[in-house]
Amino acid sequence: MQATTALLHWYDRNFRTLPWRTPPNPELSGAKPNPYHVWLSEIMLQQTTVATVKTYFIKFTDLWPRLENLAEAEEEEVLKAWAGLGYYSRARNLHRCAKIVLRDYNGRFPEEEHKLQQLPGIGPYTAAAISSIAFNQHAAVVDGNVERVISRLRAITDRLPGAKPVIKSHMAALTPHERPGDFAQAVMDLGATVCTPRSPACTICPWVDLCEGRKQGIHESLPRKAPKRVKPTRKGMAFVIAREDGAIALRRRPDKGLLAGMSEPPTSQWSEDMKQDDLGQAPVKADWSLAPSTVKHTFTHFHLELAVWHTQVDAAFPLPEGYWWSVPETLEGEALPTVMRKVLKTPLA
DNA sequence: AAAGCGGGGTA
DNA sequence: TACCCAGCTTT
Repeated sequence: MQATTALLHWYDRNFRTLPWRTPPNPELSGAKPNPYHVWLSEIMLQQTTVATVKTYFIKFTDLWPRLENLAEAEEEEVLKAWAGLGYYSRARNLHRCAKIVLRDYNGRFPEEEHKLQQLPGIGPYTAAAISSIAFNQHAAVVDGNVERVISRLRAITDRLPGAKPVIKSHMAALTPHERPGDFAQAVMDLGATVCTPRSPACTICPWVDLCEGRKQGIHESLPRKAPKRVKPTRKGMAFVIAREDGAIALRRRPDKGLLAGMSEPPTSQWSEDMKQDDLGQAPVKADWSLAPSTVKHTFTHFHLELAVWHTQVDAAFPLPEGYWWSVPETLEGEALPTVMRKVLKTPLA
């Protein structure tokens, strides 16, 4: 197929080196992809940009060079290393997946898409990506970039997510049996660097003459998506208990729900009609002061505003069950999500 | 089928 | 500052 060949040539010329990638065309270079690296990077790249993932990927492979090492780590250590990347269920599923692959598959990932998709944290996209990139299997890889590129190339005007099966069948028809992994990465790279959501660089696109969306002048409006809902704003209070030596009192969040299993300074309930000066919500009796600024943070489905209250206590102060002191030297390495790091960075006066 | 789940990049 | 982007699991 002409479109396929043209894009593979574009990929060979525009290949971007990344820590988890092997050079294009495995049959020519002889370099074999590392399935552990491919899997780890693909999990990290879910909803997350390449630039952000790079440092975390290096940190993880440095801490746990092989899947076996990751499988034998404590979940707490994995959550600490993941802190700041977001969507923390990914870290828990990553760890569960490593244990299952070690136990059930002798530490080697299965090559087939349908077997990969049975593993925790691996859905339709990631199963196809690992199967094609790590094992050279013919799988149709569809992520957000592919949805955009293919819907423009074929002028698919049906709304997402309904149009997904049609996009997948077009991608399957375009995917070659020779270099399926390189082709999948080529379409995703094209979407990331040329066929961008806004102001696509059509003049340098290897598919410009084939692009049905551009011929019809509708490419920039594709893909069409379901309208998004407005995010409500929830309010709450965060409580920073500081000891004389600078240690901060932390606790662990519940194992289910938002920021599951992560650490935090204690907070009140978060709700739209929350009063931010009701110290009855404080975890301990103390002499509380209000910080001059509030912390603002946006999650997937709501905005959050936290009033920050703080108090200074002496070394003998008794903490509630389950709390612990984190001294300044250990604070950085705690499993603190970004919103809680914002709380701890808030000027107190 | 719809809702829940974070963080970073860009205009 | 406001808006945009993106895959898996649970309900």
